[in-house]
Amino acid sequence: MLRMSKLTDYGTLVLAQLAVSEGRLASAHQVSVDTRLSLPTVSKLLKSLVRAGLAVSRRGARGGYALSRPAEEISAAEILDALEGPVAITECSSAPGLCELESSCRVGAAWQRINVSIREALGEVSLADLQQPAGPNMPPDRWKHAIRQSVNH
Amino acid sequence: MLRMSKLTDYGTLVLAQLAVSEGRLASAHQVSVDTRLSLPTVSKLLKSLVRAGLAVSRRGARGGYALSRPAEEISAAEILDALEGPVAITECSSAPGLCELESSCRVGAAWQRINVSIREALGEVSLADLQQPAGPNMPPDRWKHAIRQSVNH
DNA sequence: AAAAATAGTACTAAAATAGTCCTACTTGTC
DNA sequence: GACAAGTAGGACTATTTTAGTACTATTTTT
Repeated sequence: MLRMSKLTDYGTLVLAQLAVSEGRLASAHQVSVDTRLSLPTVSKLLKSLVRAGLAVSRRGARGGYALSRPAEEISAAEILDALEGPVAITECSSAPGLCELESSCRVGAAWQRINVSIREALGEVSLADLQQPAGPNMPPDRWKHAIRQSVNH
Repeated sequence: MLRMSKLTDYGTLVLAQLAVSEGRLASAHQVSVDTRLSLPTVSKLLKSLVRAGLAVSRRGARGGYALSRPAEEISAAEILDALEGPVAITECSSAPGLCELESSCRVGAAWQRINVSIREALGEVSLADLQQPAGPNMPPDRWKHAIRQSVNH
């Protein structure tokens, strides 16, 4: 139903990999090998992530990438924003005036509210949470709780 | 970020219109006029909605469409399922074996859990809720509460 | 100076989406 | 029984988005 793009999915893998090699810089090539994603794709993603402020880079020989902050402080919402842009759930809601039905249309506002709730919920889920291996006890109580808190704010 | 297709957005408008003319049958043409969407598009949407069980139809002269149930009993999740199919948030998760990274990839499961939570939350939001006009007091406490309940189940 | 890396951008190909049209079937009305 | 008003279903086309790649410039270390 609500879908995110492949690139965003890959981007999460890339970030997760950076999280694993914390401290050290990892080259795009290294990340490519570790994630088994193609180098051009990894490279493209890393550039976007740097621009979005989720990763930092160092150029030149022995350069590479690292997370800009601890994995606990990077939220799922930020990852989506970085890789998909702050797109709204419906087209209408991205800018006023686009939709001729605006005045007569009542459903737009509601979808938008839902969107906000989902975003807030995702804001409480961290990269560290995303990395946790699956198991019978998933999801961790911690983020279940976080989502509830958020939607309720 | 998480986006639904235009068609789904339109579909909500169409359903909302059917809700307004409760009881009576509304022809595709009438719905098209009322929503200002093109007839072929409205027609296509109505067919999908009937197939999904959200609307009922009557053929022939004086035929038309109506909701299959009261608006209160049609959930946002059902609308999305009807018009976008039960697509998962990531491609990997739609079927096992598709993703070669499956064993090494830890993030998939987490996104999937998030997807489930969102779906459950949307299951508690009804078409009637979607129709409520926007205002300073939005969202209605009722569905805020509903979302919270759901994510927490 | 050379090598190893990132930065930025432009381009191409593939896939998903949106939108339209056509033909068949059904039902009510004259 | 014929005709008109409808829906059913599917096929098709155009458009847009997404994915993926390639190329050139810049930076830094050795």
